[in-house]
Amino acid sequence: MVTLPSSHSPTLNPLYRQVIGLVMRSLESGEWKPGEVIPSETLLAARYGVSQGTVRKAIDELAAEHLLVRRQGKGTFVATHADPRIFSRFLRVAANDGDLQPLRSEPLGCWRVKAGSDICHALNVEEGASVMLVRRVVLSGEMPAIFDEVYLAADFFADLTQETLLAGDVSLYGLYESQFGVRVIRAEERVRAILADPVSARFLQVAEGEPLLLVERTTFSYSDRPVEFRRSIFSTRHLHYRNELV
Amino acid sequence: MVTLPSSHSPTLNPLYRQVIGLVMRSLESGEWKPGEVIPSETLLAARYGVSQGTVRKAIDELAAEHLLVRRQGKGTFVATHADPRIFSRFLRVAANDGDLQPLRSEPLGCWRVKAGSDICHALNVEEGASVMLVRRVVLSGEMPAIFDEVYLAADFFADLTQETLLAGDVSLYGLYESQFGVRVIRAEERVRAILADPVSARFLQVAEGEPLLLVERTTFSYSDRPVEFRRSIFSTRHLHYRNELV
DNA sequence: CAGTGGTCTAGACCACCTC
DNA sequence: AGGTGGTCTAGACCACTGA
Repeated sequence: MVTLPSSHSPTLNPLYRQVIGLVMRSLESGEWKPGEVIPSETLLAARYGVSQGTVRKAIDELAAEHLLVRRQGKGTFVATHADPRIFSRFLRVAANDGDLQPLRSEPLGCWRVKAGSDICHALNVEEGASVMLVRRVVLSGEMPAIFDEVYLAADFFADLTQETLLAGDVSLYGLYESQFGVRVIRAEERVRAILADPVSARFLQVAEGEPLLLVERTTFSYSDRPVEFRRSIFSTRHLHYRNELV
Repeated sequence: MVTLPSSHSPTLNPLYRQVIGLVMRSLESGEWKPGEVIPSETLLAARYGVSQGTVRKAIDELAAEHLLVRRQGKGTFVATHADPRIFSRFLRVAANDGDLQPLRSEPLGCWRVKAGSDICHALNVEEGASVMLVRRVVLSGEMPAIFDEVYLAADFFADLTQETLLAGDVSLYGLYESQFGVRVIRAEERVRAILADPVSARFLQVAEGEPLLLVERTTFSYSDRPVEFRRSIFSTRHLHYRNELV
């Protein structure tokens, strides 16, 4: 470890915080990839020159943030969006009557476009930069349920094509991981009420002027790097946006 | 402790889980009230017959759920809605331009009413039971921002009056604690888009037919006991509903 | 069976707060 | 000075997994 354990040195940062930093570095660098096991607590303790209990506390925090997943008897794993539990944590849509029909993604297109200033700002790229735009409809059963416009920083996702999207799942984040090596860890959402314009009305098969929910989401990877800006629009006739406060 | 520590007995529940249960019981019974200090870790360890480290782990979990708050050098406290940090955790409204004007609550009335079946179901009272209904407008600066209808189980809140509400804060939860001994710990929200009807249009000073956000919230106390059902309606012209996903 | 995470303990020292 | 929570360690044993 960088800092001496206890006797001297006024412990600028707790040891376990430093361990968290080192583990994060290995996650960011791709030394341990999504879905893989990381070394055991004993090994990490030896590697970092701290006690096993200190490593445990560090991993506890990272597991609480859902960056790692512990599995007793097997080891500690890097969280992955291939895991359906993580998918459902990022899906805030629920059916009004309780049972959500299975969702299926239907990509409508994928283009390289010049982004507006709001999107450039959200993605932290310079004004007027070109970005990838993906449009899709999410079907619930056979009915169109959600109309999505997804913007991605072009330097990371330049070779994204509609074919790639067709192969992918409802969640795009598994795709980002497997095809582009980008791991989504966090998102911010802003929800508003709007009236259906001609475009969204057509894709959602609702009347113009119908009230719709607009969910704007900015998605982040490690080090708060923005990955995606997304506008999702849906009618709340059959669905709603759910949230838990604690 | 009920279960023997380790050598025999196949440890049905971990000790620290049992400690969590015991601490929760003291919270529910009101032995330790919101804002008060609870006994030190050392004292609790002696009281429960476990090591200080085990008490620490139990308190760690309860602090993570925001039921307790630790303050180094001072002690561990029962969380309270008098604390503004907790208030902001339960307020998901933010200004579109970033700075939210100070909020002020203006109660419109307080009645005892027969609740519809949806509200009875949410509050877990029998069909047709009478409940308290509070109507209020929340002002942001000088403008009406949010129109609220709050339903409360009448057996707990029977002697609620408009005068009591006038004395209270923007957050009703501090009032529930201090006046009715009910501590809110959790809420579920369902968000939908609607069109302004005559009533909400008048209170929010918007045109009829304007798209509005409807936030339905069910609030719970200890043991998942429902406390409150609330409908909040606001225009997203200047405000939005914010959320963080992790 | 060996290896992993999960629990529990005991003891040391640090950092902060109050008197 | 004496109390509180915060960090760190070392060691023991339990519970689960897979070869």
